[in-house]
Amino acid sequence: MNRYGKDGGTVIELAVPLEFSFTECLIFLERSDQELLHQTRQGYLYKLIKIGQELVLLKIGSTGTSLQIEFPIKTPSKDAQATAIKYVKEWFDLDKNLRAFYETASKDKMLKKVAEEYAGLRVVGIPDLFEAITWAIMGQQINLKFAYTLKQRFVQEYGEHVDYDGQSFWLFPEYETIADLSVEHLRKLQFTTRKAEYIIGIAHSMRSGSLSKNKLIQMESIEKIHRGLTSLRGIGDWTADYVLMKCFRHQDAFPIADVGLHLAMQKQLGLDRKPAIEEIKDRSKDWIGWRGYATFYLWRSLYDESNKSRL
DNA sequence: GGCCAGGGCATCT
DNA sequence: AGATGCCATGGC
Repeated sequence: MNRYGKDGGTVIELAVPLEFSFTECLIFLERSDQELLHQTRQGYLYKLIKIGQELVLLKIGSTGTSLQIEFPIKTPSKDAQATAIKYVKEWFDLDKNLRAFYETASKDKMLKKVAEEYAGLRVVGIPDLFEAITWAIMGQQINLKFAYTLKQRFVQEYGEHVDYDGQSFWLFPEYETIADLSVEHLRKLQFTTRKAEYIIGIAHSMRSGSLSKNKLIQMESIEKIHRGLTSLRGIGDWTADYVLMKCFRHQDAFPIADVGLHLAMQKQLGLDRKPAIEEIKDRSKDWIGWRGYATFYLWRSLYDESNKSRL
């Protein structure tokens, strides 16, 4: 449903499911002050996306029962508006019914508390495959703070941006751009040689067409997508599961070796050390079907406003 | 200064 | 298949 805002710009109302909290999603999105790919201001979320060749700035607000999408710079065509709506739905996983997850969580010792505390939180996605894979590779085996530093440099060096109302809004670099780089270019940004090789290699695979989101989506099972991803250099089980969760919206994706998951379980269970893989397998048996959501909620339990600065 | 961080790979059994 | 060693780089 469209109407016109005070300034004459188009406002799109987007109905949201019952189990959705824009506020909770915003808290997640505000977890790093180094983030360039979206911004929040006065309860509104701003994000630049590319639709065809057009750069479109989205301003997203919430009434509680619906989301309102505006286009501060320029209202795009009807087709582009539809694409933007699709993007927002995918970003916040709005087509998913979380009732079964909350049902599962309510009966689970570890999940009960976090599910209640962060009710309405959804797995905030990364719809772009190149971004999802590259961001995961950047985050391999380093602390998140430094991962964000790498991303910040990468985006500022190779991404497009537009300036509006005193702020800059950035796009994640495109694989076409990165495919032309050599390892030395990324080494300058403090990427390790290995990560530089992985990321440029992924960009090559995407430019050649051998790797694409469409190709993977069309595979007949999650397991095949997983194998398709891990067949690429630089993508192991953890990265594949992360990408399945954030890009392919697989609600059961389970990066079981994830250090953040281990820390969160340690915290929730009050253990004096991180749980072993076998213990994690055992304790997560009842989550099957929703292990991706369980993981995301547990990750959420690791940070809050007070410790944002020392992520 | 040492341990750790949202792992992956090569190379063994 | 599963275990082990190695790789890099900054945070704290």
